[in-house]
Amino acid sequence: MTEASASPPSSREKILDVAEALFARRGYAGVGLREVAEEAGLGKSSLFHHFRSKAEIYLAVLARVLERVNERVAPILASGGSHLERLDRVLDSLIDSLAEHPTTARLLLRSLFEDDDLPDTDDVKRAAEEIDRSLAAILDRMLRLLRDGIEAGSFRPASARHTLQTLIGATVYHFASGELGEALFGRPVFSAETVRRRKEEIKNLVHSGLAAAPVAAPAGGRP
Amino acid sequence: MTEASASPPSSREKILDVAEALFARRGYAGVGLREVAEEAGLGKSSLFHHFRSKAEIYLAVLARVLERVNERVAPILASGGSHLERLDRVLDSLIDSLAEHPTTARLLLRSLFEDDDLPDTDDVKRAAEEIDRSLAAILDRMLRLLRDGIEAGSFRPASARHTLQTLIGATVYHFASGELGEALFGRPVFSAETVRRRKEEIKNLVHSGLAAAPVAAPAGGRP
DNA sequence: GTCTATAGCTAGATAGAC
DNA sequence: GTCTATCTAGCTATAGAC
Repeated sequence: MTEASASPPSSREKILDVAEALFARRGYAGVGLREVAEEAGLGKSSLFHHFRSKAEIYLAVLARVLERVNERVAPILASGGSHLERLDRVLDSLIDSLAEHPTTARLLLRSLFEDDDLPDTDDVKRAAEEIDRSLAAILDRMLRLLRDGIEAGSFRPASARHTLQTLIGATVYHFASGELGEALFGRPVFSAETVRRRKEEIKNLVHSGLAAAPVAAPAGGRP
Repeated sequence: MTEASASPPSSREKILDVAEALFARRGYAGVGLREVAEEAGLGKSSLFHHFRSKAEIYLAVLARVLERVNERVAPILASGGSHLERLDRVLDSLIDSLAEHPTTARLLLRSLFEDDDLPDTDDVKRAAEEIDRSLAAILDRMLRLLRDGIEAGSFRPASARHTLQTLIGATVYHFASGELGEALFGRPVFSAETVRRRKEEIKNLVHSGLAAAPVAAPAGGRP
């Protein structure tokens, strides 16, 4: 769980890598262990030496993904600066984290949908709750930033919860949009240029909204 | 396809209703036709009298969902009023349409992910392209509204594409967030109160952003 | 238009040799 | 720790009686 190893990937890690890619592409039910084993260069039965069940593999993948995101975002949430500065940096780091591993956004979104697929054993329920807690911790810290900012008057009075939902949608959905996003931008949403622009656009929207500055202002003219 | 019938549901409609609920909950690969047949009150083989394959059922469900959304949103996109007014009304109608059928948001999001699951026959590819066109038509009209508004100076200079992605995320993701959304708001995201508030919050964010109005700033200072 | 029966396959998981 | 062999159960889809 805690090793930041640089050693050659263990079978366990190899399995998780392969499973992560497949689960992101086709979801829990859409992936067969035969395929996982093949791409990992193992026999199907060998998977069961490292994990007790398919569900355990899936949950291990999810836990790893969440930890990756948390590693990036948590230090920023705990850092200093004004509320708006911190929010900007959180958005940047979240976007970086979603852009770096193209599987992340899809897995996170899918995890919201796919609870029903998992078997109802105690092991699985415990692991799933662990993941829920991990996700809730991240979201709680983001909520607190929003609430604090609103209370301090740095942010407009707004529902912190709704704002959080909007920010999740603006980041996670965007990087999960795959072919649709690619069709829209004419290049993958993970391309450096699109990622850079995404950060800019989200921050602009968060800062100023979409409506043009109220006219009387002489400074805010059109390009 | 075109009948707005009030007659008792045909077997075909019954199948689509049941399949829509199941596909939304567990995705294409996660649903078996046995379960669809059972809940529709039919034998499994009877499904194949109405549809040629599982994929055809799935695509018929998707097409129906898209048509439902389009029915609501298209007239508004074609209506008059300022760009900002039209955008507000489009968001309202999109949210109404997502709130009315709790399956819609999940099916739409899933449809972005689940291309890979479908078999590669010509029939399926044609039906899938038809759905892509239908979705692209809606998005194109929204893109045009954004572009026109930007060009006319009604909206702040921004990337129409990125803004569209943000709006999709803010609406579709929100109503697909299920248990997470419910945990966040303390009630289902489909509850009347949450829906009403969602419209308000999104429109506020779109109008003004999140940052507090620059205090006593002598008009026009760049945020 | 619905049914029973079944074909042909793949799934997740286990047993036990090496 | 990996393998082959196998189990049971599920799947999509078809054939053909009623």
